Amino acid sequence: MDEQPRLMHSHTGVGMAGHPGLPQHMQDGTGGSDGDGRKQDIGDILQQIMTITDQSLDEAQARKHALNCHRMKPALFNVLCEIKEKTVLSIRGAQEEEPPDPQLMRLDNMLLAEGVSGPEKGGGSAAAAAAAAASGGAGADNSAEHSDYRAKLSQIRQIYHTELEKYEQACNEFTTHVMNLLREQSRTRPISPKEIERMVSIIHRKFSSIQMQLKQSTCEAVMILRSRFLDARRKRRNFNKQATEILNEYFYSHLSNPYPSEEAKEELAKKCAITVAQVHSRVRPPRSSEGIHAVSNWFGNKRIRYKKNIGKFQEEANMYAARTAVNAANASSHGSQANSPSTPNSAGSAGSFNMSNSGDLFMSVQSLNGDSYQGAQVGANVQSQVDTLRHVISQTGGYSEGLTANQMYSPQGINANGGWPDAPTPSSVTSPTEGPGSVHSDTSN
DNA sequence: CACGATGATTCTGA
DNA sequence: TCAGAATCATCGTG
Repeated sequence: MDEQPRLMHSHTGVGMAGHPGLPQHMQDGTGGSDGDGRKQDIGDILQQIMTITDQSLDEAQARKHALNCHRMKPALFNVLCEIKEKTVLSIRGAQEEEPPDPQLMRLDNMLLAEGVSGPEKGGGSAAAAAAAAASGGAGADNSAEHSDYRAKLSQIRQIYHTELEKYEQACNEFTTHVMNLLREQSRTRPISPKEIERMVSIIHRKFSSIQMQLKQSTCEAVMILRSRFLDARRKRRNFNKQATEILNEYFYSHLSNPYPSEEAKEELAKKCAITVAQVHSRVRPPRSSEGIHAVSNWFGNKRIRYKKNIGKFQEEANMYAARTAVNAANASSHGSQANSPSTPNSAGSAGSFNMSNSGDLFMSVQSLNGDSYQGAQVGANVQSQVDTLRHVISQTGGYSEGLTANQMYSPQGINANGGWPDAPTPSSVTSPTEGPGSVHSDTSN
């Protein structure tokens, strides 16, 4: 401010009162005692004010210049600066505190997490993908929902960014404008750079509070969108037919121990395209792979319902057992790995114990699946095996009786009263002999 | 709309 | 922590 050695007002008659056109008696406060005269004075003053207002810009500039060039200006300006600095310091000391607004931080975090404010593509699609993935069920039917969600999210995102940009632009413009004004004014009144700085920060604060409103409403919009989406997600969705078949085939081909290992579940989930699934589940390991939970749910339900009403599932059991056998037979007749992708059979690779609900014949068919079947001479009588198999299965009355009749294939110790082993250790059932991912390897016999 | 099927959730016991 | 059991809530069908 020292570089502004000019003064706005050169003498004690500061401001309006110092206007040269003002009547002198108003300046010295001895304006007489009669009311009429005073009214007249006021009228004069108003007139003067109007005159000033009407003055042309050039005239004002000239007047300003004259004042600036007054010989007393530098001294008085310095005094003014000193006084002001003291005042400003005290004010600034009181206002300097600027703790980061927790609410703003929360909003920022949320917008970032939802992919609204993050990097252009990644965040949004990631969040959308996660949400879509969480919508559960098998793939295609929720893709529309998914894209809808994505579209709306990106719409919100776009609006948000547009508005944000507008705000920032307006903020910058306004800041520039104010700074110019202040610089201009600093010729006639003491304005320190710090004061300008402070003013700028005040402006930014004001604008950021506006921004916060924008962020808040954006958050609300996202929340509404999300909750709608999640509501949809929470709705139960039946697995598609193929997924059910895959699960059923696994179930019936592992009837003695329908407890798929984690790996098997993962494999099944993958095959069934249950990439996601339900947020909550009966089994909730710390790992992700939500599809596993859905598979666990399915097997849990299936075991119970099967057990409760074996008769009802008899036909289904027969069908799947037969299908498994046919698949196995086909595989054997082709002597290669070509086989139904929907035969998550099991015990095969090890040729071990899991093929349960049938008798020896089933086992023999089973052996076709095994690694050792290659040399087996079975291709020719596949059909008869299947027929016999059907018969045997139908006689077993489901896994419980089948199990008792089939203990030689069930080293896990299936009990005879219709239950699976008392304390089956699911992973130990399939894993030791099959190893991770065995479902597939078996299937592809 | 009723009803069975079915996926998910909750509770309980081992 | 997992499985069984009961239950809830939704879906699909007639």
